[in-house]
Amino acid sequence: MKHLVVVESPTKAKTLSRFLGNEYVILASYGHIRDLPKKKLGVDIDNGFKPQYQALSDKKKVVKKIIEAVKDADEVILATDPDREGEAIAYHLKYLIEQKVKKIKVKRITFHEITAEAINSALKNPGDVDLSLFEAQQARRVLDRLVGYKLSPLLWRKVRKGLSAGRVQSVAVRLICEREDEIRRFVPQEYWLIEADFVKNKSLKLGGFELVRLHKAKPKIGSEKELKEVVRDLKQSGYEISKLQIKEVKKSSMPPLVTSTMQQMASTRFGFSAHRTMRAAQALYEKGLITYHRTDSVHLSAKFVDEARRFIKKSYGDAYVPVKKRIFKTKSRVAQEAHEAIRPTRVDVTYDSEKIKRLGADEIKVYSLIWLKAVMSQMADWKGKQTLVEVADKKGMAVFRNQGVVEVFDGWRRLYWQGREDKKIEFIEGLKVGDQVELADLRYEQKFTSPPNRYGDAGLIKVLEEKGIGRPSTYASILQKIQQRGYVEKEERRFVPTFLGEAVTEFLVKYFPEVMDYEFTAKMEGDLDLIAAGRKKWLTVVSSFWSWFAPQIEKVLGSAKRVKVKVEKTGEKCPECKAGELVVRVGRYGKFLACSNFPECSYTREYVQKTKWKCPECDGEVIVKKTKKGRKFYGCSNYPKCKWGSWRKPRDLKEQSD
DNA sequence: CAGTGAGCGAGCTTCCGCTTGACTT
Repeated sequence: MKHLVVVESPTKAKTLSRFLGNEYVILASYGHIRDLPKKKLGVDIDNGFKPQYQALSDKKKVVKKIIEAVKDADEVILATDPDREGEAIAYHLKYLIEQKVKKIKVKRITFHEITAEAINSALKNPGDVDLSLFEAQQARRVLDRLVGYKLSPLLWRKVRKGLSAGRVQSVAVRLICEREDEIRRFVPQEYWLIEADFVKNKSLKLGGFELVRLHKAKPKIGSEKELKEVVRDLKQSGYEISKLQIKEVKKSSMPPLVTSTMQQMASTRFGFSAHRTMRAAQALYEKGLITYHRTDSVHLSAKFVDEARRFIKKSYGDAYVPVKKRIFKTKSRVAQEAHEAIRPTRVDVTYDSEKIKRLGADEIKVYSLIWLKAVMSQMADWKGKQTLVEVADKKGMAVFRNQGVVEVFDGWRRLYWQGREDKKIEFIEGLKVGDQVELADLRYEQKFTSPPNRYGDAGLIKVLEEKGIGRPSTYASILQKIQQRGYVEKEERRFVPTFLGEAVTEFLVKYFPEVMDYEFTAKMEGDLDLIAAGRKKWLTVVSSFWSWFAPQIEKVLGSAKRVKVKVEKTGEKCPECKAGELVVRVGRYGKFLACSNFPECSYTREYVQKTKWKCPECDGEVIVKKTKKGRKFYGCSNYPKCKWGSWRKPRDLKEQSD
């Protein structure tokens, strides 16, 4: 018997080949092979929303190779991932195979980890393609197509040509716009930090107490006048110790990394963009150093857990190995446990080993995160002693608190690279509640509340993931897309909406609040789960969406006014007509300066974003430019005389590249 | 390495999610 096994990735194929004998041929489909057409809607709405699938043009060679292999085989086994998208790939593979080769047996197997036991058990119990699960994917695909290919043309008509909208990207832009609104609306609130030191018996110093509670009638100090009154009262009060507490505390380590958390950590720790992180992870994956890097599962294989425990015991000692193996569950509603968490394939290849040191700088950094988080996740709890002392005044007006933690056992924090100082309290011995103390010193400092931060890659991905919007394979590309469309820009690595982004968001929120709702995806996922469970028909889900969406599209097409997008003004007079003002416009090739009196005056000039750097190759200046695809790069102001250019910030190679 | 925009109404743009190379900028 000759068996053909088809999986989605060549690396998975290679891994499988280690477990299967010569009678198995293993090929990869390289992801999806059939999809809706790109140039048209491709959904026959009047005919039961029938999707008009076609073979993907860039997969023709791959498919041909698979078909050739099918002809030589006695049976075909589809072993794509056990999730919605994996089932769809299997469905379409089966479709194409049965169309081209008659009388071939096509089986479907699934497994959740690539081990001999899992594979053998799957091979012993083959099934068929799960049509319900496939239909859930089909509903997802058709919904996304309808939303995207109906809303986008609406924007072409009502805002500007070439724009796009979609279930994921439009909500991502909305998040950025609303954060910007919050920042604009923000009014700083004044408050005062009050600290005090006390003494007991004129000699025992008790320092570093913070005022945590003030008289109920006046809980907050909002001005200097109020502060003065409070300080005067506090200075006249008598004090006693009102609370003493010593508590054992422990902290367990966090789960190993998944795509989103890896992108977040690399962003906050190294300033990497999500895209840059994925590039490094892809390289590590291809070198066999880490498991698959597009995953939302925190599960670790039993084999790795055993190896990690042995490694921890050997390297750090028995105390660092938890009694029970630590098992993590993926809590996401989407819970598609197709893969493992991202972990080193071999725990003994440490992040500072010779093998890793020879890699590129980005790869070393990303590998370090992956290795550390995976190993830490299997280490024993951190243990500490938390002490708490409270001092209250006798009139019941104020409470001061001193809280500190002393480390008893470092546990997983032995590998915690962010040196964290514990605040220690040494004077707790010998104190008791009711002890009289005197105020020794009172300090105060004026503070203002600060506005929320703009989103960076890390923050945005975190929110998207929490809301179930987007998938591990798409986080990085979503962030790229919304920048390419000109909806948002990065400033100091953080997202700022453009006038275009704000105009489009306002338009969509006004007319399509349901689609722009942060819960839209979550509701859709709920329906998809029902379809997968066979409790709802895919057609019902799609057509009930269409029944309100289609009329709304028609209505807005007819009634909505064209949106005026604000322009950025420069304050500079037009040198040609002397009447208009120069404004920043965004065209196909990026930003440019133009006269506000267009079309009466057609003066234009290049928009130059200057930087602080000089060109390293001539006497020109380094300026920021954009490629036709919208990617930012650094070039010389003397172009085309000087051809110097760079993706990275010059003389600061630590900065991110896009 | 010129040219972009607005609106003429020619033909075109657009979604999300799964994969890797082969390509510049």
